[in-house]
Amino acid sequence: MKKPVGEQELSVLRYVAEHGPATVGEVVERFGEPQGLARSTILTVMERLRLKGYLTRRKVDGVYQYASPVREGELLRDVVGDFVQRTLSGSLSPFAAYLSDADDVSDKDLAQLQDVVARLRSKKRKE
Amino acid sequence: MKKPVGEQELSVLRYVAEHGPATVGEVVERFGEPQGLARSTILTVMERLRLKGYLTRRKVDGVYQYASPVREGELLRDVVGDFVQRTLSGSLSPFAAYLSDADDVSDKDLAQLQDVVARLRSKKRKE
DNA sequence: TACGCCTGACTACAGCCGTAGTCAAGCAGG
DNA sequence: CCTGCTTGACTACGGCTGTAGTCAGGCGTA
Repeated sequence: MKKPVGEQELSVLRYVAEHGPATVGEVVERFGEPQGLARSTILTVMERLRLKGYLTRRKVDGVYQYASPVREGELLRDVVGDFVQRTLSGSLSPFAAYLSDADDVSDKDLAQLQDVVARLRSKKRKE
Repeated sequence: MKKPVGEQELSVLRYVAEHGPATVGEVVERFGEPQGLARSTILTVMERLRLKGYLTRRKVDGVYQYASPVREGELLRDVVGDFVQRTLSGSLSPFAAYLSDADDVSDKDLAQLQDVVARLRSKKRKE
């Protein structure tokens, strides 16, 4: 996650990372058009993502298949890491403050957080 | 946190939120110059923040005192909320994934997280 | 072969952000 | 009164992002 990625760019990148290799046409049809985006817009965005190194492509049957080298999970993890570093200067307390006030944390997310906190804690103890 | 705030803008906003009401001159001296930023840059940024509603100002002794209506803590909390909503579509699992791989979580942050998770959990039970 | 559609490259343009110069007004000191 | 420093308003400009139009080439079908 070196070069910055815009918000819309990230949406497209997420879509491609999630829905396997896809042609521009497919992304347009299943992602762009539902959002009212022109084909050329998707094309431009995907090319920019490729130039930034977030997408690769391969010609298959005369058409390019675009793919993300990383899966969506890793992608988002990196995005979060970036955000924490750049925006929060590495501090997690704003995140804790947010959670503290959030009233719509799903059970699943909460369980996941609890789990990861517990794991970090036990790892800490070992060191 | 309606209008978008750039990264540098946020730094300045944080500075002002943290270091009480301040004049442009003060911010330049104590924040801008250390970063090699020109006075006019700070001035422009602060004015933009004011236009976006993130700073207010009041003329005191012929000079404007700029202040943030919210404290830094709330500010960052809102920034996180915005990020979670806009970028992660409200899902927290990327955060969990990030935490899971982070190897530099401070004891303090970890304790804070554990605390907030525990609190959310008990709140959940009551509902 | 000619027409039309899909695909991709190139070009464009407005808005936002980072950065800064310039200009004018006010105040303080010589 | 003139000069210089501080302050604030305005202007500028390049880069990134969101959005899209246009053009040209390939392929299929009438």
